[in-house]
Amino acid sequence: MSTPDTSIEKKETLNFIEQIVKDDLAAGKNGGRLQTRFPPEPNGYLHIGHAKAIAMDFGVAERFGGVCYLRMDDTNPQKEDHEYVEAIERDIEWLGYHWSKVLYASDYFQDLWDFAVALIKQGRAYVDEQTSEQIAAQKGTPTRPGTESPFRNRPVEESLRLFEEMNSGHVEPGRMVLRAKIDMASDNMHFRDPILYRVLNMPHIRTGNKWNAYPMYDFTHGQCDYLEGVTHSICTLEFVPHRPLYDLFVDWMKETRGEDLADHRPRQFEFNKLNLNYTLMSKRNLLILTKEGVVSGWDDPRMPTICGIRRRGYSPESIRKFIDKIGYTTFDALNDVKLLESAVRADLNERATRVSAVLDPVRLVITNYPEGQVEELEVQNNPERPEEGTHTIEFSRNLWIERADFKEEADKKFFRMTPGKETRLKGAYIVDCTGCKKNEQTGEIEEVYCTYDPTSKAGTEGANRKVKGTIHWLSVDHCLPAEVRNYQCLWTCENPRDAIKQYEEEHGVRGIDAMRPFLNPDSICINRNAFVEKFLLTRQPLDYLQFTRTGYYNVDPDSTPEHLVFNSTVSLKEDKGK
RNA sequence: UGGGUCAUGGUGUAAUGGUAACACUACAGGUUUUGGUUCUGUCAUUCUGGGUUCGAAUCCCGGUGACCCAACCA
Repeated sequence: MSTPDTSIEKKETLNFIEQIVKDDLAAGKNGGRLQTRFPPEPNGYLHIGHAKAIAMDFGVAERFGGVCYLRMDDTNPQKEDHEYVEAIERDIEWLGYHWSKVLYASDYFQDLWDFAVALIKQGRAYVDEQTSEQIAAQKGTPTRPGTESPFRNRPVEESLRLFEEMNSGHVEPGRMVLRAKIDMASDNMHFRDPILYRVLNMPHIRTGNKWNAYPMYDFTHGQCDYLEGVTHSICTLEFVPHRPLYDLFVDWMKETRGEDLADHRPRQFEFNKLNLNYTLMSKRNLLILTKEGVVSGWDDPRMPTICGIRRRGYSPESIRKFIDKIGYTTFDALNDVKLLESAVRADLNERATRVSAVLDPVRLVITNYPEGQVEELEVQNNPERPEEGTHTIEFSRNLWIERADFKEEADKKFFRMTPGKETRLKGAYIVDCTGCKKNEQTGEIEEVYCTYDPTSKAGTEGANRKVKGTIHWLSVDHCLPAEVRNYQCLWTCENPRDAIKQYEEEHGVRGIDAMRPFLNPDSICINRNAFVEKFLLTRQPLDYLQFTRTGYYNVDPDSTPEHLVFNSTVSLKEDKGK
């Protein structure tokens, strides 16, 4: 199959981070080097919000001739797993980005340990033996300064000895932590003697049983950036208050290691993270949805995860296009999913193979078409791209059409099939509707009748007359049954995150119980009465399709020739008359 | 009532002291063998009050509103 040219068109304006990078490069900062990193924690699946960060981290490096490493931020073995490492790599590749190296924060555990020991010796860190409750109580509040720990000024040797013990495996988690000695009265809460190391006594996915005490995020990230040679450490806005601490630890590390090259220093920049209306993004909440069975898994097509979106039928190009459109700023935006849908429609319009599928069938009999006659008609795979060729579809006397495409009595806004009016059967003939048969009890329409104009075959001269309505169809004896899963938003409210939080506060419940009131009961609708054309047997899992006049669909990975399964990606845009 | 960040149409982004632009949505219409696509048109005195300036979305001051920070998470 040929691939449409969907390469991202070059943007004319730079976002504020690209501008900084460009200026830094022009000024010869960092010795003219550009290095970024994408640092996910392997504790869950990537979602579309990560795609925005990926597009920034890899994108800026690509654009300005730098490098971008993938660095797993694996400092908390309680939550991390190989499963996630593999999924993260798979998803980044699917999005079309390439890392020059995969690194792990745990690669630097020894450096961080040595650095921590040095800080203790310098009197800049101490082991605190208070409980977490005591430490929290002493932290103060944003409006009230904290108080100093009674262990703050303990002898260096004592801290050194206890720090070693923390890593021995014989100290109970929670018994003691290593803290930096900074300022318990700082306006920045992160400066109130932050915790550097905690005891977990737990094997790590990479380092096994080597370590029992593990470094915290703030004591890891900047130093890893520094040791790796990252020049621009780009992250989201919630890390703005961490930046002074990031800089402080980098300074301390430079000083301790005696490396005072002014150029050799990473700097942190922050952009707004992706918020989408009718979408819940946080990993914690997505985990609840999978655990509670609200969705079938991380790759449920309703999930905002990369794997969910992929299974739903989105193309990587459409996601990149969307991210390109929403841009990067420092404004806390709530983006409209309609922009994402428009991006996927634009992309799929270019690449999706057009096929016929009847989702709610009613029988149409062409009374003047000979019984037993079958014609093989040629239909275009994609009218937007004639070079994609054609495929054949059988036509006969008995067809399936959509129930909604026939009305016994129609107003003038309805221009599909109705008695006494001509309708075009797409790619076949023009027909004249003659009537229908109804169930005597229920009044339900059981069959629709029409006659065809044999001179109006598609592609011939006789087809060239104006017919207002065109409908799709399938030959009853030549189509296949299929399961079609139709999806809608998982949430009924624009901002589920806030709605859930508010519900938690008002009703004193948490987790799934606070989510249930906002879940859309119609988010999945499984249709087992659908029919599709035989041509679909040739399609592969995840292939992009358009069910003509209905929407974009793709082949679910569970689909087999014996049991065809399709997922709705997004509907076609609809004009109101319908 | 502390600190940090932010504010441009319904949504998001641009305009780097000089005519407020673009995309999406919505609405109206043309084309069309998909009520799709495509094409045309319509929709803002830039949160507010003052100041600086020949000139302010942009710079300064005061309001107002929103978000982030008090995890041994990242």
